[in-house]
Amino acid sequence: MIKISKLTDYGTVVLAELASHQHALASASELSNLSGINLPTVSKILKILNKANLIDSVRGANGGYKLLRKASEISAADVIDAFEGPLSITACSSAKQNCKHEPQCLVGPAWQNINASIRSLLEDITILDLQNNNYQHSAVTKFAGMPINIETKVQ
Amino acid sequence: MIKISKLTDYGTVVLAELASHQHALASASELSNLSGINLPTVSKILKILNKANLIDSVRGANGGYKLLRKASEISAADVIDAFEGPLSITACSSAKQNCKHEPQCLVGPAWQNINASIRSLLEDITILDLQNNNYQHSAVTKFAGMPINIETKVQ
DNA sequence: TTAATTAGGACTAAAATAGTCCTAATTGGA
DNA sequence: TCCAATTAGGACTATTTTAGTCCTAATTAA
Repeated sequence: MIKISKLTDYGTVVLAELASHQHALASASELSNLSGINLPTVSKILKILNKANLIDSVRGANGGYKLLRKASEISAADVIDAFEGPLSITACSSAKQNCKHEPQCLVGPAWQNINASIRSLLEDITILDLQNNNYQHSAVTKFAGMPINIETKVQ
Repeated sequence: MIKISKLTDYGTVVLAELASHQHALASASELSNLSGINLPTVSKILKILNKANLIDSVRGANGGYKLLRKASEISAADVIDAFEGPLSITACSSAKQNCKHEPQCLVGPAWQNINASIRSLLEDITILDLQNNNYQHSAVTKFAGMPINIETKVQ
């Protein structure tokens, strides 16, 4: 599977919860209750989101977290960057890296274009879209708009 | 990082090598030499590709492997399926699965559409494209066709 | 001053991945 | 017929990544 990590997934959930809180602060424990994710884990997630400048924090009693941008201005790519570092589909897509197979590798450079495509797709999806489940990318029209479950395609 | 595994990456490399062999059989050790990947690993990769019906094998002396389909008819999605099972960007995108957070999850269903988009993108890319490095998806036009290195965008 | 809260990071446990190796089956050729 | 070359299958180990928890310090409202 090409997959995002559980933490990234939780991250979008927490952001969505924060979005529905509007401008009010929400504490880690509130968010834990709302999302059903254990407190220590929510706490870790919030720290990561904060470090990535997606949310703002206030310490002390009555402290908590709130979004720094509107839900419509936070993309799936932003969240993935926060949790997983630079979005890249294959290890050897980085120019910096010295893969020992590089001189004889037939396919390396092409992955970069694929990365760019996937990234641009993920940049078009916002937390608001995820929340409303109204994301509909042009590529999906191939499936006539039918919400397909990938898992069923492969046995 | 959203990433494919090393093995999947190697898989495309090996397929590309096989493609340039045309109809002749290539043994695991030949492919190891050509690709620079260690023999036991190439061997493992070939078994996986064979099981997934992407290549054909002949046992015994002078045995080896060859493509079952043309390089232009094997997609990146096929290869990913072979190595990583059903392509799915997030753990909870499967209908079968019972995520304990499901009842309160705000974002789950939307990932399915994203999965479908990424999949359709990867279905359009073939081993031939990877080999020629001539893949150019519509989404990439956003970057004016400039081959960008994702890694440089995030520090 | 105290209670509630976030910050930072260390740590452990669990899971996934990569890589190697062994034995069996198959087949062409000497 | 036997040997060498080859794939098949799977077990195994080591490594890396990821998830999850916990502790201590800093901050702030009441």
